[in-house]
Amino acid sequence: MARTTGSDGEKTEAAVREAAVSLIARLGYEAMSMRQLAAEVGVQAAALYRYFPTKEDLLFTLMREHMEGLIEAWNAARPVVADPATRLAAYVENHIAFHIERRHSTHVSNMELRSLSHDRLTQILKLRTTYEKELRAILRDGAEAGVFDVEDTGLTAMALIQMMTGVIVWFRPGERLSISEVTATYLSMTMRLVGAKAHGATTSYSAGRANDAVAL
Amino acid sequence: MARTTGSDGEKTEAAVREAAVSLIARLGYEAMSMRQLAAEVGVQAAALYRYFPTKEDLLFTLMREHMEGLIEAWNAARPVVADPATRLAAYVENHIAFHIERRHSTHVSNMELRSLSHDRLTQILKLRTTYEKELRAILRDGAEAGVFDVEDTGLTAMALIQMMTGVIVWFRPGERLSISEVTATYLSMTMRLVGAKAHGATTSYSAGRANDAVAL
DNA sequence: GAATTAATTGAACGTTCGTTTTATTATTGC
DNA sequence: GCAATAATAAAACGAACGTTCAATTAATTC
Repeated sequence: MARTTGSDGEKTEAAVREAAVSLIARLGYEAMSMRQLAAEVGVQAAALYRYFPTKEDLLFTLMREHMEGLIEAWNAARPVVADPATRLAAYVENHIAFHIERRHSTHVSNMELRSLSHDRLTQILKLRTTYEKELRAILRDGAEAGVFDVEDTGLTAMALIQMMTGVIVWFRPGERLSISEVTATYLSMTMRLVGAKAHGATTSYSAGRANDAVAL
Repeated sequence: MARTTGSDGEKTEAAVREAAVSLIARLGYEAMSMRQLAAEVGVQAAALYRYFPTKEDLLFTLMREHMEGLIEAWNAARPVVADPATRLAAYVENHIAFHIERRHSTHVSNMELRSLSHDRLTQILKLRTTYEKELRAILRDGAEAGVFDVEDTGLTAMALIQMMTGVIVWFRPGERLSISEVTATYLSMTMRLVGAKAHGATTSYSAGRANDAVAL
């Protein structure tokens, strides 16, 4: 056999990306074989090489686009001029929304870094640093303005990002908590963690919810 | 060739465990080959099968012992009777100390869960839940006693654990911050996050440090 | 010091891996 | 409708994988 009826390069490539993100997130990059991926797409393994020259190229493409998407989402969501607390709230909301929406590619981008070549790892880490610097700047501004109580900007930024990203480990849509409930709780935890002085909009985010256990 | 002079089963097994933790943490379980591990130990691949019947048995053993060690460490460190804030402080200190000390095995236990069979995954998750329940109990007690301000016990516990465990991602001993400085900062962030009412020993943990960027 | 047991090697097994090559068919442009 | 191009299948490549087995030597036991 050869070219199949109705075959379309763009559609196949999109299907490959989608299946790859899902498979790598579930099985891990090393554990996923190209034949497995091809089967998921409904194509022979050789066909994958028309779109991605190597398996690692595929991984790198998925990761780069994830990171670029994250930065773009923040650039679209960031307040132009605002006080640090409002900016921090926007950062938290954007971060959680993006990561819940793109759970699988987040998993891939966070877990499979060690499968990249040195050069490509550097590129991804550069994008990650770009994104994280935004949070550090907010924390620094808030600390300097005296509206945050932050001991160590860098450490606090890392702690917050780990905390927020961790949401994808246990959160499942449609279970006990809605996205907005989770976001609200993380927002109030964040504001307390950075010692935000309660003034106006900031405190309104901490809409209460009852104590309860979280599903694993 | 056959048995080598000075060969000792106990020593070889210990060397295998040590090398395996290090290699799996660096390369990932799937990416590490048994031949690579054997070479690191200075032995042929076949010799490994005297100690671990399969590669997955090796992984499971490393993970189980890590989790059991974590629970044992907490049982040894936990205050018998104490107020929630003191218990929480002990939990945070034990968690960070243990995870910094056992970075590699923490990495393995957190990242390679998907390589376990269903049964073994269940066993590891059970140990994990046992450990996490301790934190939830502390938070619940604190909330009920009115010394913590926690919206959602389960969610807060997950957030705290993610935040604290994340320390192994960026912390390197001997760099900018000492272990005790990191612990102190995380402790004060934790206390603020749970809204601990400042009384006595609790606040003394937040010894100040200057703002600065954290090295990646 | 002979018999037993412990520890390891070296070679091999069948499988699967990522990838390449070649041929073949569908689609597109004129 | 014919040439050019796009998209795929089928088969094969060598390499690497986890694992097994038989042989061999060191250490221990009596």
